[in-house]
Formats: sequence, structure tokens, C-alpha cells
Amino acid sequence: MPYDPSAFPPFAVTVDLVVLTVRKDALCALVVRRGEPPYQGMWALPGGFVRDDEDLEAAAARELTEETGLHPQVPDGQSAGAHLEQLATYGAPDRDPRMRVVSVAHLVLAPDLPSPIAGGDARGARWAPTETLLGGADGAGWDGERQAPLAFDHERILRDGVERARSKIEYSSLATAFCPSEFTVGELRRVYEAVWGVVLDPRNFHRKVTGTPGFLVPTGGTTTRQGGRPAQLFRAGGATLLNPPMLRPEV
Amino acid sequence: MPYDPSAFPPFAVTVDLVVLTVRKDALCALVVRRGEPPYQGMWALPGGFVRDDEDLEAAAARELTEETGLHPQVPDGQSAGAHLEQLATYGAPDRDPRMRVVSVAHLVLAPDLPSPIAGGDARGARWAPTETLLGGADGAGWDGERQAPLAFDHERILRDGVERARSKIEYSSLATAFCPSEFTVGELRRVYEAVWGVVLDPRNFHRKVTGTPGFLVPTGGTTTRQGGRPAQLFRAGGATLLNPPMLRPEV
DNA sequence: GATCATAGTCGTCTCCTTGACGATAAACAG
DNA sequence: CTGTTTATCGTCAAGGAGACGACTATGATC
Repeated sequence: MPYDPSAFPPFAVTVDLVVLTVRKDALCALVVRRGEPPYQGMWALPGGFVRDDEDLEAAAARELTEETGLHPQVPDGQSAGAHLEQLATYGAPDRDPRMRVVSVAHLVLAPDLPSPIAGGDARGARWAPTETLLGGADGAGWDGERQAPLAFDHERILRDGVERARSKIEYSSLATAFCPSEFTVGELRRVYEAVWGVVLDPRNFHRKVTGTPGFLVPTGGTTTRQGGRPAQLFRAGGATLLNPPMLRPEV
Repeated sequence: MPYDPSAFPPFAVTVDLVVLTVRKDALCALVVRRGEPPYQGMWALPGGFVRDDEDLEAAAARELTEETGLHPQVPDGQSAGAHLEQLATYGAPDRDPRMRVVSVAHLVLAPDLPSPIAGGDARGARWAPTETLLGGADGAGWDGERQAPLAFDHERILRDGVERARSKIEYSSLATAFCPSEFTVGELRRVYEAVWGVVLDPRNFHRKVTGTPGFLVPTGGTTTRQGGRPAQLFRAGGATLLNPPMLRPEV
């Protein structure tokens, strides 16, 4: 098919963000309240239009900073860096009732932020447990109160993002993106437990992560912030792919 | 950011296809020759504009049928069905010199087609080994002749698609998408060898795939089309996720 | 027809990983 | 001092994976 500049239908292109963190042993996502129609007053994933001369990833990074104050992927900066990657693109013709909108969703994994949502356009933004946002079909049985459904097709996007995160921490070292720059083995274990929704054996987990080359680098320090015996502090090692992978317990 | 229908910049949205198959023990991709500028005369991935009222996946399926005659994912039809999934979206502001184009790339895994490219808009379309199309940085050392580079950012897209395929056949049963509806363990092994670019032990491979529940279902028939002792015929089982996974040999 | 080459299939052996779980260590709360 | 909590080390048995020997059933060649 030839390119004919007058033949292509016009689209709006947006980025939406699935920003995940682990708070109080629960996997949580950032949602914002919509201030205008459609879906006015409902919760939605943060996002916005891609600008005229802006790359997709740059748009995602800009939205992330606007909403949370987080900066993606600062190589080693102490400032809270977050992992950002493209998730998938959603473009059903009727997903926005006003016009044809194609949304390039991105996945962000962030450490738990000290202040609620630092430096963000935080009017009506909050962290909500993914289990609450997704209702029943989110894996393990669930009996809490149902949250009003998300706007647009954002529930589907969030579900895909959570599944991506669950799968990705198996074979990559990305679970450390949920941790502060220095963390203990126990804190990392609680990340895996929260994201997968399972309970892991502390002894086997310790053996596994400390035995995986390049995953963890001891800093020499210790901490007792979790109570109990002081734990060694680690930072993320250089490895991005884990070999052998962490395997989600089956069933 | 509020939606302002007059504020969003106009984009063109296309789908591009990375169509992979295994031919003569080599992983090959479908490329078409461009008939007009820019990049006139160069090879490119097949693709085209998304229509006004068309979902992204529908557009990818339509392009696939137009180019190859393949239909995606016919549940069990004998007619050559192919696996189709979204790969990633590419939207750098300068990726097309004429206008702002966002391309939603899709990955297709197809069995080797009997006729060169059946029923397709095949003027100037061909299968080319990915190793040739990608030049050096495609993993194992390479010393063949260099193919002229692909148009646009299609080399990057192809590289991502090949990597996705390599990784996906590890933990899913998608390698069977490269095989005809009935195939032998040896044929499946040659698929893995071609996609990964390695040599696998036939005995361990046989034990592994026949021992993975839901991967293969014996049909009862045998074939000698590969020469040697007749081999049992199988078809793909119901499992989509392999447990345990096939692991790519390291290094 | 005997022999050879080619594939396919079954077994064995050893090493390593994993899951289950006992035991010890070092902090804090009472 | 004692109990509680969390961290860390060790042991053991079961299963998976790589290396590789052995045997089988075809077609090709002499």
C-alpha cells in the first residue's frame, strides 16, 4: 500500500502509565481521579498526549515526572530512580468515545515513596492495591470490597502490567526496582511475596538470591529496621538477566 | 492534562509485521521491496496504515493475509494458521521523513509455506535469513555477505522480533507454530536449533519435550520424510506455557 | 541381499537445583 | 533473663539436565 499523506486517518496518540510499587506488603498501582468527562470522577491510570516532537518513551518519562516526581532509570543516582519500559499498545476503535485514540502503555516499577506522592500533580492521585482495582480475576481468591472499575480500558491495561511485572521478576533482576537503593534479603523477599501473592521460604530464598551471580552486591552495612537480628545490606548488582531464574511456585 | 480535541497533534498509525518462519534450517523473515520513496528499492518489513474503524490486531491480520495468504490463529483448521501477537510500538519523531508515524509492530510465527509466498501481494516479496538481514550483531559470529540494510527503523524492529521469538519458545509452546500441523520431534528440534542458532542433543531433547505435559500429543502416525528410522508424528498439545521450560543453553 | 549411513528412541550416570525443614545467631520487648 | 522476631547456615531427599552408550528401523549403496 503506497503512502498517501491525504489517505491516512488521523489518530491521537497518548501514553498511559502503569506505575507499580510495593507498600505495606501489597502491590499497589498509581491511579488519578478524572476531572472531566468522559468517565468524570472515576479513577484512571495517569497519562497524556504525546507531543508533536517527542519520542514515546520521552512522553512516558515526562508524564511520570509530572505525576510523581520520579525520574526513570537514573543509572546509580541516590535519587529515587524507577524502571520504565514499554508495555503494550491499545487501540480499539471505540476505546475513547470522542475520537480515535491509540494509547502506548508503559510499565513503571518504583520503590515505595517516603512522601505520599512526591512532587506530583497530586490532585486526586493515590496508590491503590492492585487486588482492589482488579477485583476477582486477579489470581488468588479475594473477598475485600470492590473498587469502582477504572475508566476506559484501563483495567485491562493494569492487568497486563501486573502480569508483566509478575513474569519479569522471575528471570530479571527487576524486583530490586521496588526496593530502595540499599535493602536486605528479607525486604527483597517481601517484594516477591507481594508481587506474586505467595509466601516464600526465607531460608531457600536467601540461599537462592545470594547464590545468583550478579544479582546482589553486599554493601558491608547492616540494618535492624525490620526488627530481629540485624540483616546485611545489599544493592542491586550489574546483572539484568538472572541465571538461574527465580521460579514462581506453581499452583 | 485535560483532553482538548484541538490540542493533540495528528499522527499516522501503521502496523508493521515481523513474519518469521524456519526454512532449510534457518530462521527467515518476510521482507518486501519498497516501490516508492523514501527508501525506494530497499527491503522493508510488510505493513500499512491502520484504517479508520479497525482494531490494531485486525489491521495486522489484514496485512498478513494480504501479503502472505496466511490467516492468524485458526484454532485447529488444517489451513496454515499462524501465531500473531503484538510486539512493540515505535514512534521516534524522525522515523519517517515525511510525517509523524507511529508503528505498532506485530510478530507472526508461521510454518514454512509450500509455495514461495502463497496468495500474496508478492511483487518483490521474499524470505531472507534473519542472519543476513541483521548483519553482525545477531548473536553468533557471522561471516556471510551483508544484505543492504532495511528501510526506516525496520532493522531494530526485526531484531526485537527475533529476540522475542527466541525468548518466547523457551517458556511457551510457540515453537510448534513454526511446524506443520503434524510434525516429528526431530522437526521440532530443528526449529529450536534454527531459532536459537545452537545444536541440541537429540536424545535429551526427545526426553524433554515428550516429558513436558501438554506440549505434544501423538497422532499415532509415523513418517520417514526426514530419512532414517520412521518417526512418530505429533501435534501441538493444549498447553501454552511449558512447565518446566525449555532452557536455551548458555554461552 | 549385505552393508552403510541416517534418524529416532530408550537408558544410565552424575551433577546441580530445589523444596522441606532443623538449628543457630543477634537484635528487642517484657 | 526469657520469649519473640528476623536473619543465616546446614542437611537431606527428589527431580531436572547434560553427557553419552546402545539399540532400532528405514533408505542408499555395493
